[in-house]
Amino acid sequence: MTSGNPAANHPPCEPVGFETHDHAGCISAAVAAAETHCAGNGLRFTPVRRKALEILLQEHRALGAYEMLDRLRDAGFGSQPPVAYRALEFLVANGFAHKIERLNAFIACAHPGASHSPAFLICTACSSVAETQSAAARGSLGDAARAAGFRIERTMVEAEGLCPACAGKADA
Amino acid sequence: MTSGNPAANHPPCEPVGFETHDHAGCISAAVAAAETHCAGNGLRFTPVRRKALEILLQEHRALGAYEMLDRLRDAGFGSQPPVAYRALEFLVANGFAHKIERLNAFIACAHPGASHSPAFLICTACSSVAETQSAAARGSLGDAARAAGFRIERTMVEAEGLCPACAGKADA
DNA sequence: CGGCTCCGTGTGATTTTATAACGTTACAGA
DNA sequence: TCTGTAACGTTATAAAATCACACGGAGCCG
Repeated sequence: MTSGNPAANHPPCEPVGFETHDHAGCISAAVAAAETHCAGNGLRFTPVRRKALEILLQEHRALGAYEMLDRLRDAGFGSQPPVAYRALEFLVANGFAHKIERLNAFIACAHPGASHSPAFLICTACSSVAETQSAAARGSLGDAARAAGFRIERTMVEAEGLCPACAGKADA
Repeated sequence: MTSGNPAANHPPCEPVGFETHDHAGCISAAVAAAETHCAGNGLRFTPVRRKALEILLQEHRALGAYEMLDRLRDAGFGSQPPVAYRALEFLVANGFAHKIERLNAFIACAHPGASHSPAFLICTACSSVAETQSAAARGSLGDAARAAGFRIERTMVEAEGLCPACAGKADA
């Protein structure tokens, strides 16, 4: 019910990690994928929502809701917090973005359309965030939950540490 | 450097899950363990900190910082936010409590002194929280991090879903 | 077309969560 | 005892999130 098979063709940027990649292509492909997904699922990919997604992709980092709001205002949209929160809520609800709880911030999804049990690597030095996969709910966590009679619906995994660049500096 | 082997003897309450258990014993044992740990590590287990821990244990649920503040004020301590935040920061830093990022709330550690890669099961219906273990960093997440050159220092795992009680109601 | 409803948007106001800054007190070690 | 540091209490402020309400456009039905 939630998705037919919309954005299964995902952008040509390298999916995981801290490497650089083809940014312009990454953005336009992700936006197109979102558009297709919305069209196919009766969702309205409105200007604010599109712009919010573009901003997240453009920045390519975790953005606070108020940073998002600033940028949306600059782009001519409303200037009150709900504008940003609503757009972000839509993006998160539909898998185009994720919320990083630890940072109270949002980041574009790096694997749009993919199966999705995302995990995040957060650098404590430079605040960069990388998205990766984690089968948390299928490992020991799933076992523990089952043993406790708990029915897992969603799992959040966020690891803090040092990204390659910052780890290098720290060692030097 | 961080711990000799202080609170390795942990309280006689059942460690995981949503079952009931011996509460009074649980509390006094956990407080005693914290006291021992602090004494052995040059940490000051001051009245506010002790009271904050007692409150968390007493409530046996995730408590917001301002709820904690209310109770500390009732107990005769300061009445401004930093009072609660500082006590909670101490408890978290020393492993006596954990922050549930998803709820912006704090809960007493259910395995004081144990090895500690905690994970949490959060009921979306009743907001109860259970602590369990997760070897997240040693599974696929660890592999991905290593591949990316990321050095994990801490991992946060929080699963949302339905606790046994609420799942039962939902099915009925 | 006209009227209806739903959903999304814009705005003002407020609530909730968290930190900054500063003076005072209490404690441990020289 | 003296001295440095850590903890505490307070005022003030910042940051994050939500509430409530009005307006307007898209789709639907007659």
